[in-house]
Amino acid sequence: MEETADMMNSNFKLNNRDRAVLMKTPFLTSLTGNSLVRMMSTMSVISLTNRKSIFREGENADAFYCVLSGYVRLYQLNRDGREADIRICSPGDTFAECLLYGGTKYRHHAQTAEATTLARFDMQAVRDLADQERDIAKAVITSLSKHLITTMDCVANDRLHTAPQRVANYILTRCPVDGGPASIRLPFQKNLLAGMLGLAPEALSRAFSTLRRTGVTVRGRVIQVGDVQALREI
Amino acid sequence: MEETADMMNSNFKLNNRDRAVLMKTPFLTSLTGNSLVRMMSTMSVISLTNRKSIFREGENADAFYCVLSGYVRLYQLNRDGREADIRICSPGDTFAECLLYGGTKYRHHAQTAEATTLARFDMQAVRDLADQERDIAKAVITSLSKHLITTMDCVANDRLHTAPQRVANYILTRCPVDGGPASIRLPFQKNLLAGMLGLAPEALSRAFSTLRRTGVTVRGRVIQVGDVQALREI
DNA sequence: ATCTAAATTTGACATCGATCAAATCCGTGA
DNA sequence: TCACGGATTTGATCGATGTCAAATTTAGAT
Repeated sequence: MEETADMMNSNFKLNNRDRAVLMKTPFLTSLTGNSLVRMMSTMSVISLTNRKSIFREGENADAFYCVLSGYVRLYQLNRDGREADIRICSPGDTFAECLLYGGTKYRHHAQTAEATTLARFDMQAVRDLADQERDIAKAVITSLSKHLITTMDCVANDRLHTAPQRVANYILTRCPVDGGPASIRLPFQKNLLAGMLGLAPEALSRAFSTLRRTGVTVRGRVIQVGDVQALREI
Repeated sequence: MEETADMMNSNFKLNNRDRAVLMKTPFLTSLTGNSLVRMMSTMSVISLTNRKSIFREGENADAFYCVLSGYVRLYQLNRDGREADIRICSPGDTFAECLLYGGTKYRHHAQTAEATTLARFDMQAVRDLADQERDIAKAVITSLSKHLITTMDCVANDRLHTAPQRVANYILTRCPVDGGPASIRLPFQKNLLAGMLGLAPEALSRAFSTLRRTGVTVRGRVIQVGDVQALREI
């Protein structure tokens, strides 16, 4: 059995960190005993290098995924062929699970945005399980609920806030709650952050430089905040 | 027992149209027998006049709703106190159901945008039912899935299309599929359509006048399309 | 049919963010 | 440590949309 460096499909090579993320997934975290075993048996683990397609818009949806490590970009093409990110999935995020009961075709393109490990769940197998096992149905509900809430937040964020406000919000979600200075490190390229916030990369860059006036310093992936409280006022 | 004209709360006065909408709700459409009865018993019907608050951001979420007739506006306030619509709910739409398993507080304001009849479901009662009855859990899943998909479409639409394109898309979803001329009537004020599409009312108006070049004529709530096919090319 | 208030449109701006190109920075591998 | 290539920033510009005010239209009530 031969595997390329680009794609490995195995249930065995799960490192500890990936395993921990997997077990905290809404799909697995509340399961025990038999349900957990059955759910795990519908799953396989996939590792991909950067910029590999996971699925394409319009394809038959026969699996959904959880990100264990790395990042996944969900995007669509506009009329001119330009890509617009709909969602950036981080470790712990699930995507395409809404097609369990919502449709049969993928609705956008999915591609890795880094070397990425995914848990792949067979759509039909999980459908069958959810029909049988109460706690699995509940896990599906919890996952969908959380996903829906973050997606509605995304709409609200897009419609309500300017670019600097969105960036400030993002920084604040990663900062200690008290008011003083803080320093955080982006876990990914600015490219991806731009996609999360619905901005072009240049707009993100300009938003950062607007925030300099509010005491935000950016060097590479490191963001220093002079006064967390001041950032809230933006 | 006295009722004001502004709010009537009763299970009895459901006209035929409202009843038909109610039974097609994802929450009820797939239920039969005992499940249907139990679900109905957690429900009450509420009628409100225009511009009445249903709930406010931050309040305790003890119910979710289905729109039977009329429209509901979900919105948030930005820092300047300006309202931005997050979602416009039409007859058949459910809102706040993501809080069944996703949180305990309402995340935005909800207010009627017309005289409106709602089905009100007690949150805790439905939670208990979903834990007991398989088909109710499934109904919840279906509802959440569909809602999640439309919300992701909303993000995509916002990020991918210009104002005239969004308006064209909206018109096309209400037009016969073949290519010729067509005429539709908006079921609500343009105000609401603007909110659905994430536009200021003035921007909607300008989008319509842009579409005049493509053979779209607007008089009041009536929209005439010269060539449906041409509209797709926008 | 007429009147009135509300909704919509239009005009004039101001702003924001996208786009393209060029310069610079950063991280990685040798 | 150095050099390279990709990522990011910056500059210049443009187009799209929000905003406010005024004109006009529409819908509902009398």
